[in-house]
Amino acid sequence: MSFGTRQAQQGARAAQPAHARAERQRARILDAAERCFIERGFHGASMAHIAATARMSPGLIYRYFNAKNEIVRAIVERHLETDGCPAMQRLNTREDFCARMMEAFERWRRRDNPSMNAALILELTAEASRDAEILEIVRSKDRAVSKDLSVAVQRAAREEGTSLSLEAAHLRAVVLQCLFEGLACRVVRNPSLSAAALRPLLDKVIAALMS
Amino acid sequence: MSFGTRQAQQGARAAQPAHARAERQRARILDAAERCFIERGFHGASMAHIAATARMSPGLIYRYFNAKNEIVRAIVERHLETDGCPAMQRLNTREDFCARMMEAFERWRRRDNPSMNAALILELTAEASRDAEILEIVRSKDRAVSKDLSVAVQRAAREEGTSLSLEAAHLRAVVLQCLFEGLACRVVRNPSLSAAALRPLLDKVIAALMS
Amino acid sequence: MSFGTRQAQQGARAAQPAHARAERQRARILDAAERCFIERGFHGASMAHIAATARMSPGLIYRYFNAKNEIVRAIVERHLETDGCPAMQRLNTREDFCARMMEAFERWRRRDNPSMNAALILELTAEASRDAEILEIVRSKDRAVSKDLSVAVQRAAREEGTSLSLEAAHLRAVVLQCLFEGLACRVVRNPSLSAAALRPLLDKVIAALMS
Amino acid sequence: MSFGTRQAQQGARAAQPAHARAERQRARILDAAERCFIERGFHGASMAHIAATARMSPGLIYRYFNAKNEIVRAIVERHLETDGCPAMQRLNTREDFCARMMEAFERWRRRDNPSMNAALILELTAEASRDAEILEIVRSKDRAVSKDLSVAVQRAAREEGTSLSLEAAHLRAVVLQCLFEGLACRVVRNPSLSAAALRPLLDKVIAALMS
DNA sequence: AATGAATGAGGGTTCATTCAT
DNA sequence: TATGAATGAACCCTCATTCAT
Repeated sequence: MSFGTRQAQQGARAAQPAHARAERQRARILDAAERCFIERGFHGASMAHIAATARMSPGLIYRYFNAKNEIVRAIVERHLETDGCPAMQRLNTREDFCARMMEAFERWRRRDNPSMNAALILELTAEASRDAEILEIVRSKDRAVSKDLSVAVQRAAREEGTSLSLEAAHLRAVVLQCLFEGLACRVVRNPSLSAAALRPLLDKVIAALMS
Repeated sequence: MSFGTRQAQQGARAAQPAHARAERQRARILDAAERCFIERGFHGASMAHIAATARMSPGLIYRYFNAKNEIVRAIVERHLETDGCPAMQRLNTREDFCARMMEAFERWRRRDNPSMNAALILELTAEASRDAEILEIVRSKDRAVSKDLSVAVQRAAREEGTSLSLEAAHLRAVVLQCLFEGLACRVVRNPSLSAAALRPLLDKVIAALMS
Repeated sequence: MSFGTRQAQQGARAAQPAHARAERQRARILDAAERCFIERGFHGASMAHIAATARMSPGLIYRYFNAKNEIVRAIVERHLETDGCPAMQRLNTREDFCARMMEAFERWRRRDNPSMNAALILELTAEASRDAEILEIVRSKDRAVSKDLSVAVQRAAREEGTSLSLEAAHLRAVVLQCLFEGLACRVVRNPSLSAAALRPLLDKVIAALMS
Repeated sequence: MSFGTRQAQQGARAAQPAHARAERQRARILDAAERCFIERGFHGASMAHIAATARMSPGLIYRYFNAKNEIVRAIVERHLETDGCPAMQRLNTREDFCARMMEAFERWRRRDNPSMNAALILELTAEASRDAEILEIVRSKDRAVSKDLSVAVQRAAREEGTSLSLEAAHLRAVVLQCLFEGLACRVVRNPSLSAAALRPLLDKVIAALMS
């Protein structure tokens, strides 16, 4: 992710009889792994734990993933917004940006949405600094998000009466991502932080960014 | 830390002959550990690896630390600005804030200053979501930083001709921390990010924050 | 045990297909552990050694026991006569007591019956003075044995024409246990001790005890 | 020991200026070791612990003992009655035997006399079954005790009006040792055992032995 | 004579991975 | 497809022993 995390995900469910089951099993494993990773971190979560959470045997996992590393990478991939970042494309006004951020913030605070977990974002980013393959996944997603986000910023700026070059918009997108990921850090370090109090300030900052 | 990491640290070096050696050994271990943690993460780095990096036997480490956990905590503690956050107290103008951020950003990019490592900040924060003791260390430092940072924001705002209540300043401090930590994320995810291009934008945002 | 060690034990072997294998593995581990403990003592025997003796990998042991301590305790438990001390209940005459003692003595001398090993009794008793949990196991078995042994003493005494209160019988039981455990010490310290020569004397002592 | 433990020990204290200090250091180490062994067993007590108890550095111990094993052996040696077993030679009547046993029993119960510790006797005996050198020490002491004890039994028997061959007396000595060591077991396993209640019974048994 | 820092082998234990079933 | 028993390398940590001082 970056400024936005995945929301749709499946689509296929009872469709193809061929690899349908395999896909479902993979998803089951990834769901379990995600929960475990959030609870204990990539290294702290054991295959046995993941298997138990997925209610299957450890051996079976290896039919769908060659190694624990692959699960980590798949989780990272899945955790980041997939193909095209439709969420970004739906952002049209300054308020949309702010709303989206606050929404993420709230979900992080509640810690109930495994696919939007703040600690996981941090762990994943830290891991990217060590694992080239993960870095590549993260960066490629970031690039995609950044592209759509830049366009969205252009849109929202125009709405505010400002015209931004794509390059200028891109820089703003970077700052927005900073704010977004910074919030993820804050929410972990200070879970009692008030979203309501923060909102007007964020709105002000974003407005400044658009002008 | 958060919005600032330690910079001074030593001072005593060849002073007391008594515990001097012990202190030096502890530092040697922590230095090695820090490098290893950056390279492989808290859990990925083994005591053997740390020992080898510190050029000592694994057993010796246990003369200075009771357990690996203690090293992690010491690293976290050391990595965060200690007692009173003097760096924050030196921030007086809007430009100071911006300069400090860019400076951190550059040091993160260069990756040559182990005590100012972006990935470590992320890992440490992620770990705080799982280890209560680390969370406490992080939060207590954050509280101290936040206090001094709020006052600094008040100062800088007054300089800009704005008067802020302590509460209002505190909220601004939170946003500044978000930007700061968000930059740490960005620098890991996109090491080629240009500081120079970012600076005017950051200045603008901070200005908005102060007004 | 004390005045008597377990003799029956199994019964189920090829019974339940469910936990049958697990039970067999546990037994295999305990058998190996017992041999190792006899050879090297509780602390001198390493898990690796036990695993090698059981012809399995060290890791596998932990599927059946959570820790080495648990094995020690299981060994202690298994080594002591279980539930009700049926052996004691079969003692009816003075000669039975003497016979039982000599039989134990002989088995100790031969050192071929791991479940009746003199050195293990001593080690186990010494360990009980340091490990509260082991002490509890030992004492609870001792209590059970003592109860049945007291009744047996009453029986045997009546056979000799003496009527003993339960309390009086209990004291005699204690002395019998002393003799029994004292023999275990002797057999270790002086393996060449002649059972045949000892027997008449023991008989005489026991007779005095019953009168 | 066996039927009796050492009581005298020193004699030399400020005598020879030559090896006097060395002897005192050895004694200091052995005193500390004994306490540690009682607390934690031969294997559970570490050299560091012994050194700390002796208030010296671990390194210094190795000036007086080549290895931990040697300390164990020295402790075993010291714990057993030295030179001729004078205690045995002072036993003249049936009552003397009983008194001596009860006295040992009481000291064991109090656990305050490090040189008369029941658990240590057991541990030491168990160790003898594994360490040939310790076995030899134990056996040679046992032989010495047994000799003196046999004579003492003859003496006491004559007092009772019975004449015993040395061989017959020797067998009685063995049984007395069994009772003695058996009491050591009992005292560990059941510390609440009443000495007073046991005494008449022991007296009766010993009387039977002498007749 | 004495210290205690330093070593490194080996301890108990975990866990990613494999494999017979 | 699925299990879960089994492996063994590697983990954290301890401790007998050595050695520079």
